[in-house]
Order: sequence, then structure tokens, then C-alpha cells
Amino acid sequence: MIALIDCNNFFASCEQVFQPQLAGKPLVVLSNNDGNVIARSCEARKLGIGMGVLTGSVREFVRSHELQIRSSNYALYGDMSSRVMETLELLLPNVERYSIDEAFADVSGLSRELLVELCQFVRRRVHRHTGIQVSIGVAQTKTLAKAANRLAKRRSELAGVCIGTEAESFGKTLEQMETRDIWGIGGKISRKLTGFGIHNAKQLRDADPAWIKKQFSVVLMRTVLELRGESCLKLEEPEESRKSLMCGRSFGKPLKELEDIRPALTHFVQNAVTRLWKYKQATSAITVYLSTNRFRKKIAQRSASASVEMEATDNVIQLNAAAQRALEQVFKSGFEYHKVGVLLHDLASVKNIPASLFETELGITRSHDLMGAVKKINAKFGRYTVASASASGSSDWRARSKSRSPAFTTCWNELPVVHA
DNA sequence: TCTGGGGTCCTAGGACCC
DNA sequence: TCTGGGGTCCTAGGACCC
Repeated sequence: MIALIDCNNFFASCEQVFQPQLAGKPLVVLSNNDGNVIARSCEARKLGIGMGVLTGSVREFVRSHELQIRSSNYALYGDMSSRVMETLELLLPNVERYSIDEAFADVSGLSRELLVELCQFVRRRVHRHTGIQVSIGVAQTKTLAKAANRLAKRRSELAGVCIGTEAESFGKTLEQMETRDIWGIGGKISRKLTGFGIHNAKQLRDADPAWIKKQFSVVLMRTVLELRGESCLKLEEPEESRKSLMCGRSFGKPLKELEDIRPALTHFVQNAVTRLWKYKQATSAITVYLSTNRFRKKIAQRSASASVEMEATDNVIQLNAAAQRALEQVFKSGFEYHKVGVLLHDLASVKNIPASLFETELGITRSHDLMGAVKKINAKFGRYTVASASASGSSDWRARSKSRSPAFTTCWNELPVVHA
């Protein structure tokens, strides 16, 4: 049996935990650059505010319904996520952190009654430790646990827990579920399924797996098997390391000059490399991409990328130099650029990197010591205390973030104040 | 005015080999 | 009308997720 534990309205809930005046109010959280809505409280949802709608379109609710607006605050959400996950790991075996607000866990070998009891206990504990409400779905496979979780959220009489083990009654649930709402099925595949007369999850479950594989892919065939209760997606090992890593953002305003884009890229490289260090990994290929704003149809469009390969390294100076070279390759003047970013791929654990031919030479040793010092200083005083000089310069690239709440849990100067 | 950011997995098709 | 056949490896891009 697999449980899926999912935080309710996670970003909005994080805001409400530290700003009690927001509790029970309609609240939305905006994307980077304050462009659109990426999270909503229940009350905001009831107003009919959709996921992903433009910020401009919700302004009317600010006056009419006292809608509260916050820019996204990833420092806060990341820290709250860790607290939720740590609590889950205390209570359940084999927890797989699946996303910032979701985790799978193995809950095999329990009766239905015990499952309900355990899940309710987990809900109370997480709420007590963090102030966050979670919903829990349990079933034979990950895909079914996802479906059960959806029900746990929608039916208030379930009190946040849905055990989807009865084939008969769960069949009815699947019948009411559109294929688009199944985990792993997006708009494209859903439309294609409709073309074959498959409209709901039950119909998909009962389709011939071999035929599905032929018409679609092995991925969708697995979904069919999972819907039948045959587990194809196992719980992932926690220490499995990532394979690629990226960092990029859209600019606060369009940029035309190479020299204005450089500081942004340097910043993103530094950010990406800091994460590389955290996971004790090195990269041997770096890609820089640069693009205009695809939503502005009237301006000339351009989107390009360039890659540089090298011996595996985690040296931020070397990587930034490579990134800047790649940027020079992709940059072409005459366009209004909107976004730049960097991808590090072919990541490998630092331990597994073959010794370089030049390992013993003084230069390498010294650069290694330099990196060690930079890592220590930035870990202690903040990520950008020591940065490449090319990070200075124009800061026009910085995104808008007008309504960001304080980093309540990760910054000494922004701790919440309690008035006794 | 404003249109997110960071990931994974799979497949098709090209290059190359014998 | 014909232009082999089958294998491997790599990359770009698609589709999806939260």
C-alpha cells in the first residue's frame, strides 16, 4: 500500500501560518516577476480565481472581496517543506519526497481501520509541528494513491483521508474522473484518448495495455496497469542524486545589451553552482539559453542556446567563464531579451570524478583551496557574499516582487515578532 | 502592465559501424 | 523501379509533473 501525503494549498498556507490575519481570507500567491497566480487559498478559489490567471485579472477582487496578494517567497516555502518532510519521516517508513509539497510513503500491512487511524494521526502531528494541513490518499499504486488523495481533498466528509482499496467503489470514483485528471496524463494525451472514445479513468483502466502501448507509449501503458492496481512505479530511493540542474529567470524589464545580461547570468551560475556544492556534485557540460518574451507577438522573437563541454568540475569561476563564453555565442543584438538561464548537465558525484591529468599541479590545488574558502564564507554569511565581479553592474534584470512577505524562518532579521 | 521555475523520462531520428 | 540490414549510441525535443 502506498500513501500520498499532499499539503493543502501549500504556498498560501505557508503565508497564513506566519500572518494569522490572512487566515480565512481569500489569498493568492504570485509567480516570479508577479506575473500570474500560482497558488490560492480555499476562499480565493471560491471566488472563481483560476490557477495561472494573470495578476491583472484578479485586481478587481482586491477591492470587492479584500483579496490578499503575496509575491512568492521560496525561502519560506522551502524551509516549511523541510519541516513537513522531517515530521513525515519521523512517523512513516520509506518516505519519498516527491515535490515541495508532496511525499509518498509505504504503509503496507495495515488493516483499513489502522490505516485511517495512522493517517489521521499523521495529519494531526504535521499540523501541530508546522501549522500546515495535509490530505492523505492510500491505495495499491502511486497512480491510485494520487486519485485517492484527490478525493480526500474534495469530499469534506472524508476528513482529509481516503483509503481507496475497495475495487468496486473505487471503480465508480474512476468513472467520474476525466482522463486529464489522472497523474501522468496532460492535455495532449487526454485529447488523443478522447479521439478514441476514452473519456474517463475507468475506461482507460479497462483498455487493452498492449494496444495503448502501440498507440501511445510505454508510459501510458504503465498508467493503465497502475490503474488496475498493478504497481509499476516504485518508491524511489532518497539518496538518488539529480542528473541536471538549472537556474534562470525572466527579467524585470526587457534587456537589449549583452553587458546588461551578463550580471544576471553570473548570478544564476552562482546560484546553480551553490546547489551543485550542496549535493556534492560536479558537472561536465553547461548550456546557456537566452530568449525574448514569447507572449509579446509583436516584437521580433528569438530563442537560442549554446553548450560548452569540459572536464567535470564544480569550480564556480571556471563555470562562469564557460557560461559567459556561451552567452557571447548565443547573443545577437537587435532583440529585446526577456530571460536568460543556465543548465548544468551530466552531473556526477564529486567522489566519482576521475583524477585529472593535471591534478597534482599547483594551479589546480590552489583553485581548489580558493573554492573551499568561497564555499565556507558564503555558507556562513549568505549565498552572494563572495561573487564574481561580473555579477556587479546593471541590476535591471531583477524580477519584480512587490508584495513579498519576510523570510520568517530563514533570516535572522526577518523573524516573526510575538507580542505578549 | 502583467504570462513561473525546476525537474524527469521517453522517443524519434541521425551518425556510425560491420 | 531500385537504392541492404541490423545494431549501438547520442541528442533534441516532446510530454508530463508540481
